[in-house]
Amino acid sequence: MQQVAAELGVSAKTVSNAYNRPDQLSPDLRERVLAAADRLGYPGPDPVAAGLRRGQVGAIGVAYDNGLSYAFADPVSVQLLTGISAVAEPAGAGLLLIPGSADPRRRVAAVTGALVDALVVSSLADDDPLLSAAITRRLPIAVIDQPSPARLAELGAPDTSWVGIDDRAAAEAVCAHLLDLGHRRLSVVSFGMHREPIERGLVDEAAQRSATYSVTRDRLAGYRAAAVRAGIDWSTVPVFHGADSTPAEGAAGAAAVLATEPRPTAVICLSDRLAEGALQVCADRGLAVPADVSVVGFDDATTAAGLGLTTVAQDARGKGEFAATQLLGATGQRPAGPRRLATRLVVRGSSGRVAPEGA
Amino acid sequence: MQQVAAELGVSAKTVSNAYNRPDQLSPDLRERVLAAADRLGYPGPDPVAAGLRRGQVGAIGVAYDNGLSYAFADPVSVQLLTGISAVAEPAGAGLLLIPGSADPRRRVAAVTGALVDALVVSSLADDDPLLSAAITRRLPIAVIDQPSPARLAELGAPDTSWVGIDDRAAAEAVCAHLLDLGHRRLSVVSFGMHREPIERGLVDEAAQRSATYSVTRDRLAGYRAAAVRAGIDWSTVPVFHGADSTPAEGAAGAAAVLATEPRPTAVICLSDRLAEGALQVCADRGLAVPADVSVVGFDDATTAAGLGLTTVAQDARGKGEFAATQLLGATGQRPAGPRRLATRLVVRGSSGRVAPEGA
DNA sequence: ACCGCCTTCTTCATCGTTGAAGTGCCACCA
DNA sequence: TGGTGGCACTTCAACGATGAAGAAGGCGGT
Repeated sequence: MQQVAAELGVSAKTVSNAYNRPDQLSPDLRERVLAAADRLGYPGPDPVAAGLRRGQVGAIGVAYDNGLSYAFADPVSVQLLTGISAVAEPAGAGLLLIPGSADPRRRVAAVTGALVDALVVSSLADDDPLLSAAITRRLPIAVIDQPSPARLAELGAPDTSWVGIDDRAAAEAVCAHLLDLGHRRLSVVSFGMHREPIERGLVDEAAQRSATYSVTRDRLAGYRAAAVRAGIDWSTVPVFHGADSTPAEGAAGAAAVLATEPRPTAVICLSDRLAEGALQVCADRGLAVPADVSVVGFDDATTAAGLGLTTVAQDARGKGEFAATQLLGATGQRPAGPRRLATRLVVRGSSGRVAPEGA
Repeated sequence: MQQVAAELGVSAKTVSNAYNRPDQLSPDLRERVLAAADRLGYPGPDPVAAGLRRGQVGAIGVAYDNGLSYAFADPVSVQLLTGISAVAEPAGAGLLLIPGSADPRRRVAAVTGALVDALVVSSLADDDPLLSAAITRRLPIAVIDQPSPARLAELGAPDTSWVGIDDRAAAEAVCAHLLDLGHRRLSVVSFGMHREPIERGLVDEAAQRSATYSVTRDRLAGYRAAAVRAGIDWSTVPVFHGADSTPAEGAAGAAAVLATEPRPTAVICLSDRLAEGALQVCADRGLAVPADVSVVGFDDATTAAGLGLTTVAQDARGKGEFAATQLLGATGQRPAGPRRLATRLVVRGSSGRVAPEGA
């Protein structure tokens, strides 16, 4: 820029104005500046330097518990991103997808070093260092789903808004639905309970309660509450715990719980992707759904209707929109209190009355 | 940072080192620096300033023809993003999704102002000012699909790599497949031909040839070449042109071409999403596929197998990976020449032999 | 003829950091 | 005792831009 200015014998500020404030200089001079820039191969004002000087960069960061590849594979997180971008894009804000990593230090470094004006963080475990790193940056933050508002309060993060759902109540509802249909032998297929990958397999109640992913913890608590209220001994309910929310894990989980005796008549999955795998396993083994086994999911992902899956609908896109709105409107405003979006039980063909002979 | 340094009576550089070069100072002092930072509420080195000084920011920009919401809705572009992130993420690079806009000036401004080290641009029309804006920035650029290498050469962009497929050959192949099945009355449902939205409807050959989206142009040319070679008068083939690649446009297009007389026995769609809409229209009208009408798509999107759609498989993820690899490895290297990935005709149930009575 | 005002451009300081090169000190070895 | 080397830290000078405030010149009003 200095060079362009020198070439024409004008000040650097004038060159700057030629790009950013066309009304601040004569059209003629502006033309000459632009021509000189072109001639000298000046690529225009450097956005990084401008960002430094202006104190903002026009981008929102998105930090996700899992890696980016996972984020794109899961329809629900794609909806989240859709919601965020639906708000950010018209405002002219970019979306910086922050790279994940198995190594916590790299995760933290990525958040610490991201050139953004605000952060959306989504689905973190209670003890994820990524969150404290985000808070340390003193940027506006919007949390989606996890960690819970309670945990945020503990960390004392003032500029933080939160949006999610009442996972526990929603889980209770879907479990109550199965109980209404006469199911007594339940089983659960869960996704991750902790950041650190753990041996997959069946887990007892103590482990369930100690999950550091609050969504996992709350949903399990919801299923349990409904079951216990119906007089079911929860310790007899096999709860499988997989690494993440993929059809593959769902299949593994369904295989595990269906192998227990007496065989469960219902498989409750913590997500539709898990349920997808569970349905596959049922199909593979010749178990009729819902005649032999009912399967329910969670999320009402785009795939759920096609699978005929009974599930809990939640507005993932709405979460993203809310989070982004908080951050973009946030200039100076106090963040609103925790916002819980509505959920709705969606009954489809994958859940049915328990077979009479089975009772 | 100055403040933290002053507080401890050390130099600013030492504070910087405490964060970035722990080996450059005694652990003891480092602790004290970090403690003082915490005490004073210093959020750590500002990534923007560091980016300015270092000359790089650790992010790749992604500019897409359509808006972000569209990018997330289309399975093919999600695969593209998956591919890019599969390479960028392990390298610790973020992905900045650059906001689109109907207003070309805003689109250009978004690209000009993006804080990135390199750019992936995808699916732009030949005359999109966004591309020249990107080139002006003199960053490494990787183009996916459009504009064509020929157009890039015209624009004289040296640091530009390109990846795509041979759209024309692939289109010929799928059309030849239909001709082999005995189809003589073809029809085509296309997505956008120009940046500016145009009246949807049937378009003649001159319009087809003048499409400024090279992918559209090439695919149409491919279908046409195969048809003409088989002795079909292309002017009798209804070619519908919609705004974008959505099931809704596909449905509108299929409705339009199926209303022409004599009714086509085959609907060639330029994408699987269009084909999805076309299949829906057939179902709605009681037309059996493929007995009454054959429908073919393009892309082999994740949805194609479920729909039983005959289509052209292309490796969208591979395109993303290639583009990202070029940019990350690119430090100093000449970009490789244009890279065309392989395609493959995938025959499924949606295409079949033309009904004997119809001939 | 003088004043004030607008337009157009300039000056100055500053955003917050980090590479490169430099200083001072101590230890170790011959 | 002098030389060599390494550690721990400092100094200096950018990186490239822009907000705020200021200075020339022209112009209309009284």
